[in-house]
Amino acid sequence: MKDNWKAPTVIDVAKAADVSISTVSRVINDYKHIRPEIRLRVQKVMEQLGYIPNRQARSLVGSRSGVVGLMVHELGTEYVAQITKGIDEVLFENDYDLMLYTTHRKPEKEVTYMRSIANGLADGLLIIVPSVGDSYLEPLRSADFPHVLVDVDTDNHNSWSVGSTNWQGAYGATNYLLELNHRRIGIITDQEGLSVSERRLEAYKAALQSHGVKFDPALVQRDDYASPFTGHLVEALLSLEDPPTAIFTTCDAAALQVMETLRLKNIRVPHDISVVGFDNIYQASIASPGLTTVLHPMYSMGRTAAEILLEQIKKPGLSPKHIQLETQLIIRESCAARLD
Amino acid sequence: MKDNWKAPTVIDVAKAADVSISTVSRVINDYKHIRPEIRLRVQKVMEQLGYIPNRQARSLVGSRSGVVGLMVHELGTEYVAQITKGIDEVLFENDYDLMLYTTHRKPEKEVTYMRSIANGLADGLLIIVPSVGDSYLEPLRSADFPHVLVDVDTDNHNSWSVGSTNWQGAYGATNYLLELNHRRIGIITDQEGLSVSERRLEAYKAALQSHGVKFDPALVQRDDYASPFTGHLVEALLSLEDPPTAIFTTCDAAALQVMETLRLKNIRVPHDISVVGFDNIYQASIASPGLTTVLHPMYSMGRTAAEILLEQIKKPGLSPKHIQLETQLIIRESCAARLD
DNA sequence: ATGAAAGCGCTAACAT
DNA sequence: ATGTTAGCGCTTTCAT
Repeated sequence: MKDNWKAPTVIDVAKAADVSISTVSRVINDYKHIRPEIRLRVQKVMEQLGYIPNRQARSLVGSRSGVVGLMVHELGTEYVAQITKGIDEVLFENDYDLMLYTTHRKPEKEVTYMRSIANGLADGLLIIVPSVGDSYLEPLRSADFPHVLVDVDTDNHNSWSVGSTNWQGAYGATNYLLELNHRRIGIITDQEGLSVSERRLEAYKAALQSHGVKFDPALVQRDDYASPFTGHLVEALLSLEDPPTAIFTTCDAAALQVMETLRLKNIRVPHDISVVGFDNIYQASIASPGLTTVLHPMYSMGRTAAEILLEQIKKPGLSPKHIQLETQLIIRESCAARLD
Repeated sequence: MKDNWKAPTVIDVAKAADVSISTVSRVINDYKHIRPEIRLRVQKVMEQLGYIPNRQARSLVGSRSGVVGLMVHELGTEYVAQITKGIDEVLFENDYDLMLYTTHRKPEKEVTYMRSIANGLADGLLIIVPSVGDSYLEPLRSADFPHVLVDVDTDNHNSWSVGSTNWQGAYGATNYLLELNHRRIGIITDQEGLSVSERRLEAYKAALQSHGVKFDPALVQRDDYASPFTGHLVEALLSLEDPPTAIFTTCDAAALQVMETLRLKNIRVPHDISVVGFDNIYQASIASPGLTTVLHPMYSMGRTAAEILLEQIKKPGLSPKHIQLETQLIIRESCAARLD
């Protein structure tokens, strides 16, 4: 790469403004005790020269890098996209750049990345990974490196995290179905061990119990929401001797598939069977019938996570908290009352 | 951030391996003329110490930063997600990191970013922006900074770019409709001035002409695909004195909306009206009826763009080319023959 | 309030 | 084939 125009440095600015480079640095970093006239002069010169601080140099000396890392398990879902959007906006507002890292990568690389990040490559790390191992987090924690977990539902972590009221959301959804007189409610949920899914399943059970309905393990089907594929699960549910009259699918993308499967089988929603989802992605609203679902505040979680992270970067040492955002039942047309 | 464990540097490695730091540097950078035993020894020490090269330091001295920038106009669409996925994979395979930059930002910031990027913050830049102004690109070009435009359809640029055969795709789609005996074919397309959309509109006209059908400007509706909202456009089309029997919507997200609008009006697809989309996003396949559309190779474009960029970084000075990937008509159930 | 100088981790001449 | 050294652009003591 030929470089005809060399970017101006602090030295160039210092010369042009007839001050020392330390003064320039102070102006850049908003140091208080500078003669206003000097500050102004330097700023004007920076403007004229088109001076832009070199991020690499800054972070090399151990100051802020102006970069935040984002670790994601998968690109391409609306779920991730919405969270990312929230994050991106906050970062923009605060003049931070985003470094994206996907975990389809090999485990050894993961560790390398964590180290690079904690090493000044970034000032903080946001993590959207359904099941973050503590081994991952350990390096970050022991270095007191600012990081926040997005969309987890547990606060026994020694890390900051933001999530949503999964329990209340799932309880509300199940309850809604129960009040519609459904008694056999199938549930399709994610792999075991994910805090978020476990919480939803618990709430489902609790709601059943509150209505005196006995929990039937046969009504529980597990999917892998990393790549939802619910066809056979619906089959399994339908082929029970006492099949469900409603299916609660704890993920809209999967719920939409469930609706499609039912449609292909000429089973009408909501006439023959009711369906409830979780997330409230855009497609849920334009599906036909509109999918009744639980609003999962993905965008807000993204924003909140970023805000918390920036807060941490500013004042390190705050003790970790888990922040919960509200979920909300969105009623559309995919559910009907069961007639006796 | 307290830092109990300081990351090892070249100096630490040099000491432990009893060589000079230049030797260590040479090992890191795969320099040829090193005694194999020494190389091995150094590598072993790096392993033991958990040494990771500091990116900031590297790029500061003007060597590769190991980072590629990605400039995107909007997050959150499957279109962008698919392209990004392709990019991310190639970058991963080649050990590059991704820096994300969205252009909802203020224009002045845009320039700053371009400068930072071209200044060593990254080794190259990928651009997914439907309408990139030449003024943007000028700084990159004059600095001979590696960059490639993703999904543009014009090669009069002085930049590398990858796109797809929009013309052929749109021609094929229109032709398909014509052979189904449709003569009044509405087209909903993006804002004027976007190379991609213009090409599709041209092809639409060409196909009509090849079948001896006169082009009617009243059948052309413009949307803004940044946030598709087609309801009123469909209305406009339907209220023509001689309304279309088919609608070609050059974007699946918009086409899906068109289908929904028609459904709400109790107009059956494809019985009453045929619909064709463009992109072949996932939702097109599970929609009901399945949306006939033109496959737009988003993922492949992402991959190709990243590959080209890396190529450029490796051997600078290659003269810019425009690379075209194939589109393909995907026939599903949203179209039917018009009966006389 | 401002300047001088050291040094962050690394690479690239320039020796040898 | 390997070592020495000078910076890259910036922040940060330490002086003054």
